[in-house]
Amino acid sequence: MAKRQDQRGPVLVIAGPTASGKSALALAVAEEFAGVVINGDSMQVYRDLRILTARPTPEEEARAPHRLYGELDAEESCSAGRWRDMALAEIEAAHAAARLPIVVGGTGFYLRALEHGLAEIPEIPAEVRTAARRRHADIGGARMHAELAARDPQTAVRLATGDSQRLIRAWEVLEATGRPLSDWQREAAAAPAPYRFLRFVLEPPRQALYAACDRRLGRMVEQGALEEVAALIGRGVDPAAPVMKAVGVPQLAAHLKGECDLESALAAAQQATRRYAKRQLTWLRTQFPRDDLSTFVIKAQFYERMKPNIFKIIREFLLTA
RNA sequence: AGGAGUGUAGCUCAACUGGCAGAGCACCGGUCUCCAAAACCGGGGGUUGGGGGUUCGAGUCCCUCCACUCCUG
Repeated sequence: MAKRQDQRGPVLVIAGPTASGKSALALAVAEEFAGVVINGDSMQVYRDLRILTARPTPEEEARAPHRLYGELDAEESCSAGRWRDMALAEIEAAHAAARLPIVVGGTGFYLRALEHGLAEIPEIPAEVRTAARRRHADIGGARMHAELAARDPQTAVRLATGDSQRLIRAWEVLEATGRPLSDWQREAAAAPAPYRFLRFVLEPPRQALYAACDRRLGRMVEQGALEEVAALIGRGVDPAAPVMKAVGVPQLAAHLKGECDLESALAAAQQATRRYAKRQLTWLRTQFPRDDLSTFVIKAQFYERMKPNIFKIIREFLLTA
């Protein structure tokens, strides 16, 4: 294997909706190929909710190197850009150690950011971000949208007035940099990651997936998900922090506050999980190339017997490097 | 067994004295350039329990059968 060309190292991506078995697949691959499992999930990066975010157990983590799991405190805010920087560093470290980086996660936006990059926009100071949020709360989406339209029509035109999150983002970039977000996105072009990607997408049948989601959430509650949420609340974590929006947290918190019984909290959390899984499937369906040999779609939950075929594909991929 | 009542979308229910079968939730599809497990945008759905009758026209009125609920015994 002449290591000719542009030193573009291999990166495996394992994607799939929640409860599709992607972590188990990643672990199996890591054991077989001396890999490093790198978390690509926006909620598993936080330390506090091991059970509720379905993070790998300590036993599983002991079987292969795991990175970016439980990396941040609940008080912190991750972001696509922040995660991307961390992930790129882990990929480099894996390559340097002659290990195969395996990025596994269900956050479509993160995976896209990793491969395609993000526009190079300066970091926005926390005060500006807070001010933008306060402004939105004060004047509402419709007026904020109108004001944005006057100063950054190109961004405003593609945002719905109800899309608070992106309105706030456009606003804060404008305030902090004096330039419209659309300018940045056009001129500070995103740089794709310099790797060869091989992707596996788990895409189980809807009914089976939903059943698995429901079952797993019940198990999470049995294993202490309520206690995790109670601890989070007990710590006094900012209710606006990203972790507080993890599926299941608002629902279980409502029960802990006595607003509903456990049964209906569980049902609500299960439903939120199903909706989330559906959105994930949309991401996965539309963002990866599907007509070439760099993406393999598996229309099932992961199970042991599919390992040999997957390993074979990976082996061939590594040989063609 | 007799009496009363209810059957409309997957679920809960609307539809004035016959006049284009509709909402909420669920479900489905999509968007996504730094909080994304977020924040949004959109969509299809029905032999109105079955059969018969009256009527220009029936979810609605009449007959009949079926299912379920309640009451009496």
